[in-house]
Amino acid sequence: MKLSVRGEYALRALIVLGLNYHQPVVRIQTISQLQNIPKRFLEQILNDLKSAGMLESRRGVGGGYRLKKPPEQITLAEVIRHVEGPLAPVSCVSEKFYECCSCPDEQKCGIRSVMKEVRDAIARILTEVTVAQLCERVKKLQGEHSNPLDYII
Amino acid sequence: MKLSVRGEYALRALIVLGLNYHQPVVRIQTISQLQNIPKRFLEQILNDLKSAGMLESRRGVGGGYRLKKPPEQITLAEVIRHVEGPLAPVSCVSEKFYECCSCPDEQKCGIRSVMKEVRDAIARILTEVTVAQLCERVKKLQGEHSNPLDYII
DNA sequence: AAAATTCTTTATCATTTTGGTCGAGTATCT
DNA sequence: AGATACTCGACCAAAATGATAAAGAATTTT
Repeated sequence: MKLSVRGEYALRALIVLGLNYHQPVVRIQTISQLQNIPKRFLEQILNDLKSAGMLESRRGVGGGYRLKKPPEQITLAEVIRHVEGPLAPVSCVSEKFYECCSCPDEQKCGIRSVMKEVRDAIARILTEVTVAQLCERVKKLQGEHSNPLDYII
Repeated sequence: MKLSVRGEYALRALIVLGLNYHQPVVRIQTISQLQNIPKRFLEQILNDLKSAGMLESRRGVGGGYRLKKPPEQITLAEVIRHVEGPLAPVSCVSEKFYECCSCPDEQKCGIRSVMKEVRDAIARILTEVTVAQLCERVKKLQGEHSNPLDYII
């Protein structure tokens, strides 16, 4: 029932980009340093998010990444679905990545009915929380004292 | 966010054992056939559940497995925790398998706060559903017609 | 135009996890 | 004794995970 570090890195990167949505762009290296993510690995992830339409980028001096949509319009569910796949614990109850399973009869499967509830609970939370809200939580948790994530080094 | 087949097999086996709780024991082979699980693989899983104190067994002719506790007292959460590990999507919000993560400051981590909600939602469902309830769901879903899982072949 | 910067693309790779098989052994019943 | 059925440990192939690397393409600065 785990999120891989890849998914976690994606979310952490989006927090930085969300907090800096007023900036033109943020460089990979900046995100890498702020969030302590291997740069080369982060490149892949950001590129992946770009191909999903969540980010846009500019090359060369003064280049970097930024959110393509406002942070209010990016849900954690869509991020996680894109980098990790189904939210559901078993794909026979997945809405977006349905696959039938090996059980004798899916319609009569007790596990399926429980896992459907689990999936719905997960999906409910993750589709309601946006990158903007995640950023708000970060700001609130960081309170009054210096907010290193809010400034480009 | 996936349950591995190992976890699913464990639950499917427990359903068979729950439905046959009135029987002295059920053989591995029977479970294997009913649930279409590779026998040798199932051996490992059942042994694992036994070492967790959920099952007991008898060897030799007339041997097999049975639930050690009544099905009402076995929650899906404990089963999944034992065969899969933490219910939480990230282990820094796990109650039973806590591990600190690589983020700069855990107390100020926005992801953590969301994932805690997800964990709680998952845990709430899985600790409330018991093997007995899972069996009830199966019986209900199977309705009036022949109930192959209820009888040892 | 050249140089520096920064993203892009594709390949590669070590390690771990997953899903499973196998064989020899031990307990139990007939 | 023989058949049955769980037990224990080793082993294995394939896939996923978590990266690293190199060559390239675009953009800005000098």
